[in-house]
Amino acid sequence: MPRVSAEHLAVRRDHIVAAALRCFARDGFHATSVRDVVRESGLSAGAVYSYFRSKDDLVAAAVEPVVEGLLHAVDEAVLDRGASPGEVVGRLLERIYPLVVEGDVDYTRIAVTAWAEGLRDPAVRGIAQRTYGRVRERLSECVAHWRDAGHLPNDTDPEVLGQLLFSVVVGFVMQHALLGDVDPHRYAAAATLLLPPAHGGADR
Amino acid sequence: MPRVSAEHLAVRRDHIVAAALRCFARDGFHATSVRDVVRESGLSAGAVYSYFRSKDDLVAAAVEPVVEGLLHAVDEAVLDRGASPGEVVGRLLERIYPLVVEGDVDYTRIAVTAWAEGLRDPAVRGIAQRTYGRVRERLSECVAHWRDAGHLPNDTDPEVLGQLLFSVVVGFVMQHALLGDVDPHRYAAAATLLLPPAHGGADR
Amino acid sequence: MPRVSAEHLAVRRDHIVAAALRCFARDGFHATSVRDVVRESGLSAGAVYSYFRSKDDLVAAAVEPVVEGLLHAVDEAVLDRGASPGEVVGRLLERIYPLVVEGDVDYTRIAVTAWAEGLRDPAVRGIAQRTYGRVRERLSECVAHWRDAGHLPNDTDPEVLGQLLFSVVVGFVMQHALLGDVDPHRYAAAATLLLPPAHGGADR
Amino acid sequence: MPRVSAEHLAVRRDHIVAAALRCFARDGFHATSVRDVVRESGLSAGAVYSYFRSKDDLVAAAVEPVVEGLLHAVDEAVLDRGASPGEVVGRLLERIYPLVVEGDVDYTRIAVTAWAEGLRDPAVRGIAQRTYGRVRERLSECVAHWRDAGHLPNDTDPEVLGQLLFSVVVGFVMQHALLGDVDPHRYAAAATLLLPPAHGGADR
DNA sequence: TATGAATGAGGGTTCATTCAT
DNA sequence: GATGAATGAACCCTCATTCAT
Repeated sequence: MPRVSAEHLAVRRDHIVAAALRCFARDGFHATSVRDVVRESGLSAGAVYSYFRSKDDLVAAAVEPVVEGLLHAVDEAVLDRGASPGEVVGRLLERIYPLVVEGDVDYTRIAVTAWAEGLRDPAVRGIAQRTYGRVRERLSECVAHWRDAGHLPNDTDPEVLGQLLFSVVVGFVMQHALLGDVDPHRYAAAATLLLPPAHGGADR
Repeated sequence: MPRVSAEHLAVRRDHIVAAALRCFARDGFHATSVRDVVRESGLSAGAVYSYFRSKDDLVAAAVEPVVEGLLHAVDEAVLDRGASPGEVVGRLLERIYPLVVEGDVDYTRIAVTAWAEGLRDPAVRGIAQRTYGRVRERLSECVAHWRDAGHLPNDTDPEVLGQLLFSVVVGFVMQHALLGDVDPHRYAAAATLLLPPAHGGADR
Repeated sequence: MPRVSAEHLAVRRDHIVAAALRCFARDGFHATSVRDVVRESGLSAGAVYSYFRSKDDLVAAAVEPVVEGLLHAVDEAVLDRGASPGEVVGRLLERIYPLVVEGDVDYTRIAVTAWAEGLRDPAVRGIAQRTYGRVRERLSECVAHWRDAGHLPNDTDPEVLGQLLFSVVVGFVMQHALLGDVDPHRYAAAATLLLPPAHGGADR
Repeated sequence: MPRVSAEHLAVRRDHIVAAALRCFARDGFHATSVRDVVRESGLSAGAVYSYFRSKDDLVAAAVEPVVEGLLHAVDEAVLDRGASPGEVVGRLLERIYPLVVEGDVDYTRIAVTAWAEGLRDPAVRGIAQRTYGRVRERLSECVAHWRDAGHLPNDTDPEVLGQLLFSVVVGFVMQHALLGDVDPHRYAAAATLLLPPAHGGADR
């Protein structure tokens, strides 16, 4: 089937990534064998290896869209500069939730496996550090604006609060994946109430 | 009548678990082979298998004390009923941090691997659900008290806020293990400020 | 009526063989994959397989010109019927050396790989047996002439001496390929001294 | 079957090496899979890998006794200092032949595969260079003695003649392995006649 | 009893070869 | 006709686990 279009190649690649994501979400990276992905994709081992140099490559390729999705979501959530940090986090959660559970793949499970993988695999850890670092930066900036708008004390530390707000997202992902009993909308609504406007505050 | 005392057996078992924890914190569950644990423990494969039926058993045994430690810490942190939920979480963080990084094992790494393992191993997931469920209950109770003390609106949902407060702990663990740049004391201090007492007192 | 001329086909074929020889000399037959040859030739897998039914075929095709070169060289070296067998071998060595190391391919390396391949591949073994058998025959004939000229005892066994003289060539090839420290000209000069004319001998 | 004696371990190791030698002599190193050796040994893959770290290790272990045997043989053949170099080579051939074809393994086939392997594998090449280098040294020394005894011209170059005499051995091995038609005793007898004593004695 | 040699299924990966395009 | 994507058997090696000693 040679001399196929570049589009066909991209489609095939995505097909394999999708199959891998199903496997990874089901069993995690380590407990998923390349054979499993091969079976799930309906292709052959050789075909998979012609698109990805190694299992690690496949893992990285599977992780990438997930983190990209998160980055994109946070960029959008942060656009409304007047919103409180809690509102931003709430919006972020609402925004990622459909992405996260859409279709047959629960991306929160992918994320949790990726965290564990990041403990050992420097490449995965690098992706995580870069991406999550950027998400926290956005949230910190948000906190800084909120402080500058007079809703937070002047000595507020945006960096730590960014970490704390990021934890709200991380905790949602972990609880959704592992405990499975978090209602996304109630959770997001609660997050929205964090760091509310100062009562007599500046935002009026 | 056993040749060796029950105490001796328990010591041996703990010795193996300790060796396993060192390996697991270093490499994660999957990348740690039973052989690694055998080597680390200085015992023989047969010895390890006489204390644990399988690797999964060993994993579960290693996970248990970690989550038990958390449970214990939350029980203590929650004792002061007058404290705000944020203060409870802050105290919880301060309390678990020494446990968490004490000695040669970083328990936040164990926790992250355990989460991933819980995605597929029902035993590990069971432990996680039970323990983390109880931690969240304590936090929810704390929220309920705080609400009943007039610091939160009457329609406050303690369950969701418990999940959110739990996220603050989860997020700390994950960021410490994977990103490695969270200052535990600043983070705990920031957490303390969550859900502050209502200014004039009750929710009027 | 073919689309491309037979000559064009032959050129293509030689092009592939040349590429294969470069790979084989570098890595040996087994460690060279068909893919390597495809890459080296700049053609496609299909193209290579349209000229050679299998990798074994390609190996045989690559071996053939090498041994043919040897056969040709011995035919020339043997022309001077008055020369001693040692002189013939010396001339043979001088003659094959430029062929052997000329260009980018060290044919002694090909030869050594081919010997090993001949242990299991009947086609290669056949080529080796036929060609080397003929080389030995020539050398044996040479010995017989030398004996008949009175330089060797009448009970001299030309066959065994042919094997022995052939060994001088084989040993040169092996030492050049594997040990890499034989000076071809000194070696050839030494070979020339083998089986010298009888002192008061018949050839005067 | 643990806690076995060191002797048992050595026996097992030798058993595996013997099985490997049978496979290697039959098919060469590359065409022999570890599976083949496992099958031939009657053990399991894991067992083989508990004695040898890798296939390369097994190859090295199989090559070692062969080259050791050659070294030992040359040391013995060289003992009689009054013998001509040809006699030494003849004796060397007679001495290695039984070793070489004894039992079910034709070691000349192992040697030829090892040569080919040495082209790529530096470890094997190292063994070859060291061993064959020493064999050639012995033969060169022999030539030097012979020259000093007056049987060769004073300007004789022992090094090159050592290479040439070594070729007689190499050529025998190659012809025996690949062409299979060399009579060892006739060949050795012919080798004995090389570099005969000067007729009237010394070179006066 | 405690040992650690042995097992063999399964791990990730590469290969010669084919055939739809 | 030439291409190169696809195949799937086989590659080397590691693993959790067992059981003869």
